[in-house]
Amino acid sequence: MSQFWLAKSEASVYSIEDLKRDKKTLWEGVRNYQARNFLRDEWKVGDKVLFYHSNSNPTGIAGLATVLRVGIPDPLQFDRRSDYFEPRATKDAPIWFAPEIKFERAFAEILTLDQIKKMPKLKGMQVLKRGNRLSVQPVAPDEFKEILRLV
DNA sequence: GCCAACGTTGGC
DNA sequence: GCCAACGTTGGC
Repeated sequence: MSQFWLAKSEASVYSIEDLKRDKKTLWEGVRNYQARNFLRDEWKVGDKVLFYHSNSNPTGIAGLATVLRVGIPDPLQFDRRSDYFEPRATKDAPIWFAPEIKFERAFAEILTLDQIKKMPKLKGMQVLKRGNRLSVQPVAPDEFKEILRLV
């Protein structure tokens, strides 16, 4: 039974269109422990990932991806020149992880934050919670179903 | 650009 | 371990 997630990306940095072009990508650069724990411990091959555009116009859910591969250490933590370099990490004891996801679909129109707020069935979504900055969030099966119904 | 929320860092 | 200072996220 696959699980459902929402993952945020700034559209100007990496958008659903970029994923469409690349077909697949490593979900790298996550540097928050709570989000890391989801990526490392909870994401399973076959899980569905709602691709959320943050800091964009409009902001909202832009498409859908599937988890292809898990347990991959984020390569950027070993790259001295990267902003995401992690001096404490070693190959034997990586700290950050980057699952590989594959493009599934880009929604014809972004399901905007405003629209999400208006849907009674989506009221409980974490992404609506005030001050929530977590870039990887679990999504309930009912919420996922409702979102796919709307796009 | 502002600012609320909140995670991280580091002095003690 | 506490907590103030600081940095980052992200909606607006």
